[in-house]
Amino acid sequence: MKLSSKCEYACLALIYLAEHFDGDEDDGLSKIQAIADTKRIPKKFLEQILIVLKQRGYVKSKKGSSGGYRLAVPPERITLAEIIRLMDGALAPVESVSTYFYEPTPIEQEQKLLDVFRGIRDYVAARLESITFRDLVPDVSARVGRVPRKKTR
Amino acid sequence: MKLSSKCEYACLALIYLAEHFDGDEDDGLSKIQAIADTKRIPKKFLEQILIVLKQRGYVKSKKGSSGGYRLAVPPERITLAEIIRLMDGALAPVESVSTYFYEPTPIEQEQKLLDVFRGIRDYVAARLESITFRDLVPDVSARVGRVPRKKTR
DNA sequence: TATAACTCTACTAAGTATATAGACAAACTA
DNA sequence: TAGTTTGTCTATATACTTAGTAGAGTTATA
Repeated sequence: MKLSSKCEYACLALIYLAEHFDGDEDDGLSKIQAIADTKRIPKKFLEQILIVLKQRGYVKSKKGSSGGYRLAVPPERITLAEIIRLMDGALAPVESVSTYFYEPTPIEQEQKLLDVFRGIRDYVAARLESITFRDLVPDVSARVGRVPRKKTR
Repeated sequence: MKLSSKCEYACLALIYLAEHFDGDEDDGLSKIQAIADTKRIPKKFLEQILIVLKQRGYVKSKKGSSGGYRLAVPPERITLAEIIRLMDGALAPVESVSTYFYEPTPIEQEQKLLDVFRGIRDYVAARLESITFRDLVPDVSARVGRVPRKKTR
């Protein structure tokens, strides 16, 4: 698995929306422009990414002057694994050991090699499935321009 | 890290040569054609791969009618990690956490995301560095056309 | 009704992956 | 030494993917 820019941008956008997620209110909408500016994502590229995320039910949107985007589900219910699979496909290092994206590849007859890669796939999948976007929101004290109330001694 | 066909072919060729490695003799040369046929690799593509492996000192060659290829070092001294790095570059899922192939990427400001990917990089690198081509040679009893002397009960 | 925002489709430019072609060089062998 | 076999090297081709850009359309609000 190697992340594309598209996938990295998708993660950045979801982190932004997770930072601005405030429970079940229907305001707290974020504009594409704001996400693009803050996370340095090409705006027109981000539009496409958000549409994919919307189709899959991760985000909701509202049109018009006071429109924007918000998460459709709480950030702790979105795992890193599912977003990477959505944008980039298999987590496995070769598709011949992929659970969800299996395809034959040249090494398919090499059992020992396959075992190694299956082990890696299992570790990577378990790790990424355990991380949610709630876990990825930066600590308040780490945000740019913020000064922590108390310093740790 | 996602393996290219080129990298998969390189691994297959090295496994073939490891299977035919017989210590310090200078015969036991394998022809490109034989490797290509056995492992189902396009011959002209394999030529290019072998030249890279030769430049890096993994294999030796001899020209002429009785020529061919052999490993230049024992198979236990070649790790899977170094071959993948040679053919495909970074083992890390994003180059911004790569040790040997660092490059800036969009998620570079997201500490928590970087930590996750660093953990994955560490695991994958440690695992692939621990596997050598000696470990990848198929068991005798598993080879096509071979019948094991004794069956395990 | 003007404007601000999201929606959708199409297009493109550059790069990468996966080879293929063919001339050349070296070594063996009859 | 002529011919054949095998590796070496450079160039080219082609398809696919990536990373965007462009622009017209739709909806909501003021």
